[in-house]
Amino acid sequence: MPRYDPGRIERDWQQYWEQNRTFELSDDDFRNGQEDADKLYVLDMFPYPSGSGLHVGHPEGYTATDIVVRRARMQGRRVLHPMGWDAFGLPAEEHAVKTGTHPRETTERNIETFRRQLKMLGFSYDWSREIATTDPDYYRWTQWIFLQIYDTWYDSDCEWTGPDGKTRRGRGRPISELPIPDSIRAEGNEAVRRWQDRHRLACLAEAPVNWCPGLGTVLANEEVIDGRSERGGHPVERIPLRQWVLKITAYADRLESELDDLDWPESVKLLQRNWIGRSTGAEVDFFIGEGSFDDWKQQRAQSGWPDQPGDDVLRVYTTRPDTLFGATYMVVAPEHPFVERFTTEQQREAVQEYCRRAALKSDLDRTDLAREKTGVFTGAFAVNPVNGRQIPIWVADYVLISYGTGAIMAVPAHDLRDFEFAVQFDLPVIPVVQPPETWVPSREEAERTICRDGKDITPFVGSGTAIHSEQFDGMATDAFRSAMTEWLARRGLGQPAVNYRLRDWLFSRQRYWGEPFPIWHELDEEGNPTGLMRADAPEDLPVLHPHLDDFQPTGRPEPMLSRAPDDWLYRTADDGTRLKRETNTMPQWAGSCWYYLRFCDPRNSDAFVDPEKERYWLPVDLYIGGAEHAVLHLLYARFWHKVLFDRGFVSTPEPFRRLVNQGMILGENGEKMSKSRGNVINPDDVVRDYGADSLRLYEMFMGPLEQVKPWSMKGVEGVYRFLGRVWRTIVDDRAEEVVRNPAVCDAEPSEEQLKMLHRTIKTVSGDIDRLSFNTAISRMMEFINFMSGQEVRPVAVLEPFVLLLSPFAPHIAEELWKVLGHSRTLAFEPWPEWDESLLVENTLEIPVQINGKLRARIRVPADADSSALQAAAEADASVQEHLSGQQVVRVVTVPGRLVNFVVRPAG
RNA sequence: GGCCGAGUGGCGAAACUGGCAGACGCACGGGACUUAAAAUCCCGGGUUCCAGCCGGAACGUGCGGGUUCGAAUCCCGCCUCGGCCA
Repeated sequence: MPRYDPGRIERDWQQYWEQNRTFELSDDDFRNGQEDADKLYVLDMFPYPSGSGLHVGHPEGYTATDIVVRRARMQGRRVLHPMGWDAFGLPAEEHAVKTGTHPRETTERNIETFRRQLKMLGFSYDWSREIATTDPDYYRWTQWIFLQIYDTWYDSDCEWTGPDGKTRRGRGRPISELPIPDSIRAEGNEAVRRWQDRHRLACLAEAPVNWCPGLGTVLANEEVIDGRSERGGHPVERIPLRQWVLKITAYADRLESELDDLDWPESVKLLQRNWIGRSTGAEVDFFIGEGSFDDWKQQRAQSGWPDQPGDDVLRVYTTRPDTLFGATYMVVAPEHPFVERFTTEQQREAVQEYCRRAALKSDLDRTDLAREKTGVFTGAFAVNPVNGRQIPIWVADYVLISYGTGAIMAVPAHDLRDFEFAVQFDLPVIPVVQPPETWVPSREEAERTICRDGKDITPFVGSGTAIHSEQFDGMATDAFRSAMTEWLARRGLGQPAVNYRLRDWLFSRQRYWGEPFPIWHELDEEGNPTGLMRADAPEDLPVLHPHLDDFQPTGRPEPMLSRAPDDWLYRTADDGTRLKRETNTMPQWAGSCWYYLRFCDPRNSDAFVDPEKERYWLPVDLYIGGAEHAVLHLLYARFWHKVLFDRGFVSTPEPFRRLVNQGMILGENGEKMSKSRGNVINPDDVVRDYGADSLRLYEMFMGPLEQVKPWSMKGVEGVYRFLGRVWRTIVDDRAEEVVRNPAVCDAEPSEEQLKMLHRTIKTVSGDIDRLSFNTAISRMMEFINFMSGQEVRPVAVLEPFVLLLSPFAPHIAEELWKVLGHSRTLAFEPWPEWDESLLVENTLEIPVQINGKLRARIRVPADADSSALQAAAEADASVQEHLSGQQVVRVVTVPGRLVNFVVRPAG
């Protein structure tokens, strides 16, 4: 009867852990542990509980973290290892549209399935800390944090020293500390409020947004791929709309520079850096006013550079101020506010038509290098500030309103897009950078070469020497860049500027199943919004969802919540002002931006987290999840964390110290798992046939954690056989009861057995440290291959082995621990230590090479020095044979490693 | 097109710092146990060539070069695949 029976063992032990609350941390544990800093916070990226249940990809990262924390507990560390649900999101709402089931109901059912499946795998989460982003007790604090962001402005000049001891420039500060210019104050209270609202990190902005009729919502740029929604692939249109925006760009600099200290994969850091896309250059004003250019210039020289450009200039951002002399035309984005004003009468119709059509295209379409350039002349001209030359202003959609100032100076000779445009519309090309002599045109440069007036013209985008640039001729590009910026700044014509590819974060969605905003809009007597807002008081949170009967999208870009009953939508403030609730909801990212903080103190009803607990547990020591979150989730969470840091709510500048991405698991055919490919592996089936321990062990044995790897059922069978072998090594499988195998006894271990054990302890310990679980498992297999062949199997050798196995396959390990005579869980048994002295070998087998080719192996004392090694090698018969007739030119000996004779034919 | 990562037996992989390539597992072949099968246990496998056997030789980590006494590992160029960005 006692064959290895994972079904029975796993049920028993999961029950034991649950009943004994083995992995729960109480507040007492926290108080007692506070003195010793030996905490470990290991976090999995919490899942979105989809309707299809757990995927075999989920347990990969979860098993890895479970191994780390089970091992850490055995080393006496205080471990925080929680699990929860990222439960807001579209699918539950789409389900509601189809079936009328309330999203909360769907969500709760899905969570139940996920929870059951995770418990079935024996992960040692502290389930008493479980949270879901959809719990009112949770999103109460999501709303609260939003209010903190709303209450914050970014003072980019503030220099300060944080609790981490580092001095920074730039800090999020309470809006009440925002300086109000006298001119604004003079206009009265309402003007002051509008001024503040403009400076909040969370504010409303009119912006072209990605409206997706299919999903009935507006999407972030990141959620639009090739003009279609990332989810569902519905077409996306661009329309202007008033939306909540979080000013993540204020933190762009810190989000980039503070990546340096993180123990993250370089590839992820690089991805974030590219996403932030910091570039340096200059802002330059081109005169477009009515009066004289010289007068304007003179006036600028006195007044200096104005923060806000007036109506008489077109402000551009350029990364190449050194090419100003080569600017032959200007381009403004179709959405640029000046277009209407400076377009001449003759051009008006053409320009309007062009702008209308551009509005329908996505940014991607517009900036595609391969696409033919389009544009229309506005009829207007600007004056180049460096030489007073008049150059035409065009409208073209390859310039985006959202990048820089929405206008550029075009230097066709040194920019590929400008060059193409100039060719297309026959605009002049003036080279102002002489390429170095070694320059060979890149493919991109070469393929754009055209022939004009009998001469070949090739664009050049690199660095070189200035030409046709008057007094600057001969300067190297890099030096010229800063010289020109300085020249402009001195005259009030330009100033150094930093630009980011990162855009502010479009933070509102028009759906039902997301966090409602804790914001009210003031209404005037006619019931129209005045543009002024009021925040809910913290004690009024959470703002719960209104009851809705119908989840059908309206097909208009109007939030679902605007259909809420009036008593939810309207209220009269104490001062008599009529108020209407904000009806947008927050995007799914909101809840996942701070869940790692809530896990420290999940039931706190007075604060989002107790500061003492936050200080103890943060930062997360190890964070494991999929690479698909390398940019968005991790950037958003870091941003929120930094706002909370600036406002003194958290003590660390960064939330996640070490990050590891697990690799995707492919189907057995090597393709991505998907229902349509029919290659999905269901963890329930695997557990039914082989048990959770086999599933866990196989997922770790497949290959390196971070690597993409295909599934193999045969491989699962392999580790299942291994566990069966472990079982039979310790348990008598022919007895009626679960009892020790007769070979298991209390005898003194042999030297060989000890050596084998200690080598296993050492390598498995090291492998867990390096998250190299596949090799750890092969070491344990080697141990069992050896031990199962031993007629005498001392308990003193088997017990430490069972402990080594326990983080990987906890159920069978607990059962074997019991068979070996223990009554309590092994979860807190001390992790085995190895004795280095048992591992030193007296003699070693050393390879002997001749000209780098292996010719013999010799056995030598482990401490043999170079000369002893050489002597031993020369004494070897086969070495002698190979050396005969050869002249030894050199002998390389590395003690403990090898001997290499470098020879050449004698004579 | 740019950036990042990868390419090792029939397959998943190992080789941590440049030092015996292929540990461990799968699949496969042979044997033991069995009436038979499953399960289990033992043994064998990089390729090619020489050898009756013992054994030995050459080649071998995507391809081509280089550095080095010595390269899967470092450098240059190329090819293929995957990811991200455009």
